[in-house]
Amino acid sequence: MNDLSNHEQAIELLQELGLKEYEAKAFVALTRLPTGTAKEISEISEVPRTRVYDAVRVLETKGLVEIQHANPQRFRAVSIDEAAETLRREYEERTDSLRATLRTIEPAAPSEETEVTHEVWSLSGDSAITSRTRQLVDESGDEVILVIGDESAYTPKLQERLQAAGDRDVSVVIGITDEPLRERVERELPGAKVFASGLEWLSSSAETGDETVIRRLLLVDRNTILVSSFHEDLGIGHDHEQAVFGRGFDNGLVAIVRRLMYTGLLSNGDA
Amino acid sequence: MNDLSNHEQAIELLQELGLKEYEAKAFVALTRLPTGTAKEISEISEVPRTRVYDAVRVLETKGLVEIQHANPQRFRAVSIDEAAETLRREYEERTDSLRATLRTIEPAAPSEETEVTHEVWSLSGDSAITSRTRQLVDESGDEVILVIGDESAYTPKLQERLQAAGDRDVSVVIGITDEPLRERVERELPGAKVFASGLEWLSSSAETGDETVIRRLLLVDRNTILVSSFHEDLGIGHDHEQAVFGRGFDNGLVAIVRRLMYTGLLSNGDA
DNA sequence: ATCCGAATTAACTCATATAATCACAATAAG
DNA sequence: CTTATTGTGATTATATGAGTTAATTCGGAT
Repeated sequence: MNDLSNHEQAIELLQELGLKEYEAKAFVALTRLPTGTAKEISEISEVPRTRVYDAVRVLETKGLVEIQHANPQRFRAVSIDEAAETLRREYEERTDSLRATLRTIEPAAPSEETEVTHEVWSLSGDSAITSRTRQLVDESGDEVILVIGDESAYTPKLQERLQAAGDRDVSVVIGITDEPLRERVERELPGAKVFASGLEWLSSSAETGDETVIRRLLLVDRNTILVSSFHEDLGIGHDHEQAVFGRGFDNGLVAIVRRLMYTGLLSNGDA
Repeated sequence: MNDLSNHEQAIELLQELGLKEYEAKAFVALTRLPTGTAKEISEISEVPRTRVYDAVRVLETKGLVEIQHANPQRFRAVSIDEAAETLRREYEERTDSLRATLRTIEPAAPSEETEVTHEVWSLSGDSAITSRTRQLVDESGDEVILVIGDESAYTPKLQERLQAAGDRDVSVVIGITDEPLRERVERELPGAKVFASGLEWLSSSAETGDETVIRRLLLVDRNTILVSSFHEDLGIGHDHEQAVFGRGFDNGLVAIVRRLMYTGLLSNGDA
């Protein structure tokens, strides 16, 4: 169940990379052979022999397979690194084009003004959330309060932004329960106040069977918050990370978080 | 037909990057608005209003859109760079996993020996062909004859490999019709013989309406050849590049190329 | 030359996924 | 309370891909 599941995994990956099922299966089969005929491929993959030809021809046009026109035809997969590199480049080119193309059309149709003091947005994915976090820190005017619930959320880039905020006289306050991380942050961000107590409510309450981990909690200028969390289910990867990001002093969500944050601070003897 | 075709281009790109039609259209629409409701999106894209919700929800889980849960719901696209970066990373991770996974399964089923003296393989795509070219140069034992039909085929890496071949006493002969390129190669590869005449047959014969351009022509040890060509159709990009690669001294194809190459050489007073 | 079997191509059927439409429930505004 | 708008769910149609079968080609043996 191990080697097999690796095959399946490879096949799935290839499909996610845009190949059809037969193409993916045929490619994996070819990867296991120095060279193969349609028959051989059909035998070790689950591709009907008569369809191996289509599949392989497509693979050839994608630069993943070479074809020997003989009788019977023989096929050969390019090396693993070559294949991966070919696919990677293909997508890199696409994302680059996308960037360029989107830039040319950004101008939008005008719509009425939407003056909102109360905003609550939800977003997901580590990347999007990290990016929004940075932006909020950069925009801060006089105070940033950040609770870091997971070591991986404290990146060098974030440290840099926090440092910069501190340098322009924004008060930076950081809450961390994890002891070793706390010490590290204290060392790396001398200008910031780091506190630990008063955050008991943060830890995932095992009593309630709650597997949700709060990863970051940010309050900027008492006005804007960002809360992100993920479930402790599937292994590593903060892909599943979900976040809510809200604006407006009188926003209920913001008010609650403000309360919690200041409670934590107070119990620490600060604020 | 310009701005419109840009939209369409962006939509197509997004679909190639794995989004569904509605998702792609909705995203492009959102890109043009600072913020948008389902109705607005539906109006400027061609997505039925009732389907905007699904599409946007998917986009949100992919980290491309943020959702404001209000009434009416408002949606906002992340910045262009963020979107492109998010997608790029996604595919990078996949190609990396693929590489790793394929490595674990390479061991193949044993098949009978296939000792072939006559091989002819076809392959396509600049990347695959470039890679095979390098490999052949690296494997050369005593002679490399290379005709470069297009400046872009002469890369620093190739130069390096040719240099290395020369250093291990392989005779390196290079044919180039393009005058400026010829001089450059002579300068950069002092150990190689560079010739120009006798290659008239190479130029695409406009008489026959033949738009095919020979990009590279390689003969290694009088035994192995590689011929690559592309059509002068769609703008730039050697994506369409097609190649044939053959082995075996008595291989007909190899023989023909050998004849051509030596003719070129002879008329130059060498060989 | 003719026949036979394997190799290859092409065509068709079926299942699934996605696009497109519709009907209805929830909500807010008048 | 009424009505227009927003959002959800179910339904139909269409396109795409998987799976199958038949027809063609090709090489070798009779």
